[in-house]
Amino acid sequence: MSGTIKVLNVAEKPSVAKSVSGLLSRNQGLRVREGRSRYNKIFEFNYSIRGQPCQMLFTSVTGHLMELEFEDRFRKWHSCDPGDLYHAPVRKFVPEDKLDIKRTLEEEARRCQWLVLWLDCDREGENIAFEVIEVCRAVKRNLTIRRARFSALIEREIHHATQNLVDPNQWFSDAVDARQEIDLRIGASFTRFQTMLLRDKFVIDSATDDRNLVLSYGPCQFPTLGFVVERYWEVQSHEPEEFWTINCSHKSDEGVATFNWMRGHLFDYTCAVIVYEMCVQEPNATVTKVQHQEKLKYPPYPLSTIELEKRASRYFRMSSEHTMKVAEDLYQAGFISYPRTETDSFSSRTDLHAIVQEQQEHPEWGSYAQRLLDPETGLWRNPGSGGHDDKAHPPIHPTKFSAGEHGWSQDHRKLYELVVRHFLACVSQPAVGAETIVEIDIAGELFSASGRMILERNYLDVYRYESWGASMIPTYTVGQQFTPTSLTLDTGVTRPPPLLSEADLLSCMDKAGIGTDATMHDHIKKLLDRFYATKDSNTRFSPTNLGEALVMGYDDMGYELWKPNLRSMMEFDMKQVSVGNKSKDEVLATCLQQMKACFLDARLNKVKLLEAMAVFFERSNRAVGGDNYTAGEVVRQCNLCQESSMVLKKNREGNFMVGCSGFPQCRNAIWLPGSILEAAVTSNICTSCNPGPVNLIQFKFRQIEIPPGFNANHLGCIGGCDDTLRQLIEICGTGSRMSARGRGPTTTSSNVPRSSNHGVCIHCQQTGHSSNDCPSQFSRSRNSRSRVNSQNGEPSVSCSTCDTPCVLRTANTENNRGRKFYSCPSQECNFFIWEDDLNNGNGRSIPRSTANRSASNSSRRGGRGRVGRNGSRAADTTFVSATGDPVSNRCYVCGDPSHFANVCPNRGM
DNA sequence: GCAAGGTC
Repeated sequence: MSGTIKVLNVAEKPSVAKSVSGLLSRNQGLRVREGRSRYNKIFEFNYSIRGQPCQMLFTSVTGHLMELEFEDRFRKWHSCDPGDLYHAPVRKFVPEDKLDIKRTLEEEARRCQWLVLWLDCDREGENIAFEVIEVCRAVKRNLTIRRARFSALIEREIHHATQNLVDPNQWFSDAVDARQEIDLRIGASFTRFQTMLLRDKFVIDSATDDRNLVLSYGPCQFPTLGFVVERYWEVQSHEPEEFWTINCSHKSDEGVATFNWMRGHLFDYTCAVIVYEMCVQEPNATVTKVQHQEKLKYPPYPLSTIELEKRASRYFRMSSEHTMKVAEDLYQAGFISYPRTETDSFSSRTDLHAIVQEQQEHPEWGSYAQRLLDPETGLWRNPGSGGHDDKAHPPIHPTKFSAGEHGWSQDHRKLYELVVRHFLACVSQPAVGAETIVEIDIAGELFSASGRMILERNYLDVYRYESWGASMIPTYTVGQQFTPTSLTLDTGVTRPPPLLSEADLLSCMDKAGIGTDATMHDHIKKLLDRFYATKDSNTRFSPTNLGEALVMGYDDMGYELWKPNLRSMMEFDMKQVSVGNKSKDEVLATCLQQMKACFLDARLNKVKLLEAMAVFFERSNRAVGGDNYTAGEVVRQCNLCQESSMVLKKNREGNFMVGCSGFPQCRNAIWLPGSILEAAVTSNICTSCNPGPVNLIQFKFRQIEIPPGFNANHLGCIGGCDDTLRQLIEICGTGSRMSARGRGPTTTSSNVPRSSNHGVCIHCQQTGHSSNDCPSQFSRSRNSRSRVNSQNGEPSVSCSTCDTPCVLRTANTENNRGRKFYSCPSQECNFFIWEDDLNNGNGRSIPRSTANRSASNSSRRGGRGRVGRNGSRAADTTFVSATGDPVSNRCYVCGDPSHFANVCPNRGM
């Protein structure tokens, strides 16, 4: 056709390509052919856009076409310091399983003059649109690119969108680019860090093979875990409190009314008894109020994904993940509408009657559908609006009648039934009830009773998952008096809140904006897959030891990395990008800078994570990589094999080395002095060693094992430039050689009492005390006196601080080579004395550094107001002993301890 | 082996 242009149209999913093609072509002259991907067909038809004849080619992608990843040299876990992942280069690429879609787009784009994007009209859709643009433009630079904006797959809407094409929105896409990059960098850095830090140090029994265990961190999965842990702590810290309440009943010819005390309950037994005795002394009841009112119980809003998941969990105990799988099946087979939607209100253009009409033949709910369509019943009501609209999909509703298909599982049947009944309920009148509330006065105390009569069931007839109880009470009139049939003082005990159910968890996530309707169930499943949480048969979640330890560790650092605030802040920034208030680069720079600082700080405080893990798990003796060393942080790229990284490692005896992570293929190793107590890779880079970067290591030496004149704290480099480190290796030997000589770990302290009741201290790896009491964590004042003993003619020196016999050693420094000195073997003492100074009492001790001491727990904890693991109760309530003895005798009206409530002057005011 | 987001 002369003047006809070819237009390539691309939708986000095959179903939309099919629907839009059908609507635009009105199924006239619609042809379909295969693309390179088996799922993404190509539809062809003729159409006219604003008078321009077009040959339309309509195909689709399947969600995102591209992935974001680090460049290859950063992808191996040991290839770099996880802290580097905040600035490591990333690239966007089409993964292997999407290459066939990419080829289809390239082939079709070459033949076309226009590209029209029909991706979903949300931020992710806009980003996918730009992915499609990138692929198509690469093969055809002069493509005219237009965007179709539509909010429902309805004929009029689609025609309107086609005739009113707009430009794609770069801001929307930028917001997603920023989100992707932030998620990747945060997720990968924290995941690598905590996995490498913890996995091999503890026996994590939840996993069958904990060598492959990944302790992932993600900005969505961790807050989800946080919800579970927080509720669990709330339950654990609950202390039951006994309370008292007064119940009253009245039986007449018409039936029984149960009156509830309008004070609810009291925690103070004395007060309750006083009030009760007053009532018993004057038990005559006077009716003070009789109120009749009509009550409506409304049907639910149209069904969104989250509501579907919550209701399937509540009604059928189906997991959200399984619900989505079944819903996807039903959608693919055409029985229900698109199942991933936030929308909970129907467009006024939706033909709701037509949907009901389809269901008229069903043996169970067909007659209800008929009643709905009969105007005389008055049952129809236009559905309410839940106030959410994702502008892309309608609420979930039935799209095809079925009385049950062959091959459907019970769950398919149940879910289809739920979707249909929910839809029918939405377009129904609310249930109507008549409620009566009666209030009485006994000795000045008020009690109330209520009864309900169901007048019209309406939607409840079809929505059998909900009920509305009816209860009858006798007729009362104001002023009527009677004597109660019973008046009792009853006791009860407060109970903790229940563990979070799956529906609760979804609500928490929804409220805090964690995940999307399409991903929330994934985050919940991830908690189970990662062994962070378990779900009981009642769909209630508890954290595992692992999950609780991780949250506890970060919590003890004082970070809210496990709370939803981080995600909320990110979402806020993304919103700013999407409306053009901030640029993508600006948000990326700020957010990543903050997160990197947080990451580095968390790594400095890693002892908190280790401590929290030690609460739940045994220390592991496992060797890593066959070299008996526990892998740690990356120091530099291996200069031997050029492939892997040189990693700081520590063995069971506490000796350090820097070895190639490619061991045993690459055996490059630098053995470090045996006198190292602690070593940690820092983010500081050596300015002189090449090839760089070489990260500096913060060493802490055991003072007694290094000669005088050397500082116990040393920021060193293993790249070859560090003379101090080289001297100490020469003087003290390396950990490997010391071990070979059969030297026991020098951390053994003869003056620290050992007890089998303790585990191994996190700080010093010793038994006999907990990490809280670890002497290595506290500085002490020291004197500089020593005691010299003589035994068997041999001089012996005792430490001035702990009285432990000192060890005679030989210095090997340039200035003091061969000079003998005594030093205390205890790591908590830094005492040493030159042998030739023994007689003049020149013993010295060098003050320990306190730089590495972590901040006080208590100050942080107090400031955060956490629902504590330590237990808490309201300050204004009073405990009553198990025998019921009151512990408070203040007036409950005014609080005055000088009188009881029955004589309180303020009573009745 | 890491995230979260699309989707088959």
